[in-house]
Amino acid sequence: MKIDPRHLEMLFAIVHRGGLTEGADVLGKSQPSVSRSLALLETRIGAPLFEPGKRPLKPTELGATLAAEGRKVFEAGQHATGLLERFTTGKTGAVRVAGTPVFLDGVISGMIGAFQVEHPDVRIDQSYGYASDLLPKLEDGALDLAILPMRHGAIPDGLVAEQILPGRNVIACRAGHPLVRRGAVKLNELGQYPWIAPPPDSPLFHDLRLVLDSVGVTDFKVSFSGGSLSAVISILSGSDALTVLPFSVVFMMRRQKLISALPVRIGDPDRHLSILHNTAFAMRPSVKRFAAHIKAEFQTLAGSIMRVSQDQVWRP
Amino acid sequence: MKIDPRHLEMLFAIVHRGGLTEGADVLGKSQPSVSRSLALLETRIGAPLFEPGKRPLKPTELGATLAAEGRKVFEAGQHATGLLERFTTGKTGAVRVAGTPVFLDGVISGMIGAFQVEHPDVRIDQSYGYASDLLPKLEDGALDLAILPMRHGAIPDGLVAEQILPGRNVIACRAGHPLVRRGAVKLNELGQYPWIAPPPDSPLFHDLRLVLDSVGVTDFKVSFSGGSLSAVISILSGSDALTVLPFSVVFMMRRQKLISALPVRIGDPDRHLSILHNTAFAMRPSVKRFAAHIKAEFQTLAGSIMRVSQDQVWRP
DNA sequence: CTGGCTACATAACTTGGCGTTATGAAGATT
DNA sequence: AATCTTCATAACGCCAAGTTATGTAGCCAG
Repeated sequence: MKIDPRHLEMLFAIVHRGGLTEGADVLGKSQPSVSRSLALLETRIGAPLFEPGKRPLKPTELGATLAAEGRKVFEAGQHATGLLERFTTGKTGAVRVAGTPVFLDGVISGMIGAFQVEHPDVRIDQSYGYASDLLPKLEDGALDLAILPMRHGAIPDGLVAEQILPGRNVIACRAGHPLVRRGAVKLNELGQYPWIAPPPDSPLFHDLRLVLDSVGVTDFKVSFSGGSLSAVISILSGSDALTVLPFSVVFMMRRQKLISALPVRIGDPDRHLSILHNTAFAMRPSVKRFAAHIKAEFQTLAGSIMRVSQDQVWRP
Repeated sequence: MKIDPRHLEMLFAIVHRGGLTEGADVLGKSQPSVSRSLALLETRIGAPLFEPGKRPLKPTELGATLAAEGRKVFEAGQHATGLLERFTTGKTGAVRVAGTPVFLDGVISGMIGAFQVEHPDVRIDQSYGYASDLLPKLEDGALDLAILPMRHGAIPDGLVAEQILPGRNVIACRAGHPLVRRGAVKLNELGQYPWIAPPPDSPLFHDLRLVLDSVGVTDFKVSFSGGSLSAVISILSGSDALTVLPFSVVFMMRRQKLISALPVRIGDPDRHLSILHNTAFAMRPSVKRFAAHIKAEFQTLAGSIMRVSQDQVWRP
């Protein structure tokens, strides 16, 4: 005979609390409801679960045995509601986030670390990619969030993008690079140094081309290409090579004093760093929390950049 | 938020079996029912439990987590139905049985032992008492069964008694008692030997008085009184004392060759050994099984007695 | 690519059980 | 014996889960 797990749970509550009335308000029900359900259960199984005509209520052997099973049901329910609560408040769950390698490694990884400290049970599934890869993934729900430099007009239908940092690139070089020491840099000098190029399909590569075009450098040496941010940084810091990097990335690394930005104003890119998600899929609480965290971090980052930018060293 | 344990169970079934249809027939329900319940649960908790638009069905992280709790509910339910099945078939439970010390120790204890071998999970709560104690206990449900020598007319309302052995007493003595050797025993010789008296409130004491009256012995020596059966037996076997015992008790001990019955016909008591229970309380399955066992054992015992009684030695 | 198969979703309807409040009865307590 | 507490019963509304019938969408084969 199949027993309704709710009945087991109810039986446990009654036995545990020693009475129908107490059991009822543990379960958040009225006493008559519990009384009738109990009576129904007893007739259904054809045996009394409590000694009849006794007060305080005392379970029969069968009643006590089944109540023990009821405890398991009750505890499973408790556990489940706990898990659900943690999930709905975003304290647990998973976030699938992707973005361009340079921003992810240079800026966002630190923010993810801070988030993980606060939310150790939220799993971050991070991956790398550019808009061409990531937008389809967002569209079919394979990804929760993408963090990409986007043009405002280039947002596909169904996706929504929030700008989290204005696009601004700088020419990066090692700290103590010959071009940094001098007050002004002549644009034609830039062509004399080797350049490190980002992967050809990356927005940064596009930006790099624009920069070099704008300063009239058409012929430049590419000494290194396609590496990760950390590779770029180590090449950069060990040579006189130049490259284009988001200002925010150079800014985040200012403490290490490995790299610096040339005091040259270059055209700002028309792409602005944005966080994207698909409106067709409701953001899970954990995703919401994560997104909020990232936005807040960028807010403070933008503030820091503003403040420090007043400084001479950082004004290009 | 409170989750219905049935929903957890259902979720487990679906995840475990990998589909709504399979899950549904595990639960013994139709597929649409499960589908709708699942949809209800998902809207209730506000998050998908399965990846949408995927086949084969794949649970989300939350779905899998909650399904794990569902497994506990499911298993508790399985366990409970198993316990219930064992209970309803009488393979487990308790039996509260009481009776007169002499019958219980002399005849029934062996039967209980045999029952326990077959039903190790049935707990036998055995106690001693006479009708005056036990009938009230039966009446208020403190006892499931009583095994007592009863007059047919003396059954209280609400109780029902089934005779399991006709009343028949013998005069017991040690094996090799001087009175046994001779073919006939003169009644007046009986007064010469010391007598062991059962407790004064016991039916056997009453029978003893009747016997002695019937053989014209009005003045008799009581050498021992009030002991348990084993005490009576050990006194009896170590002396020439006499006492009145149920024939069945002497019969059961025939193998030990400690005691014997005098070849004297004494009046049969008007009480017959009966098994009593209260019709107001439905017999639990375990009690039913036990009662059936006892009745069957007495049936074979009565048969054995009949057969052996043809024998010279046992014909009084 | 286009059927066809299979499995899930939806619709429409019925019903059983659980929720409520009001009130009666029975044990326990003094 | 009176009272208080607690459980049982009654009457009624309603939700959820059950049913069958049918639509629709993934997945696979030809």
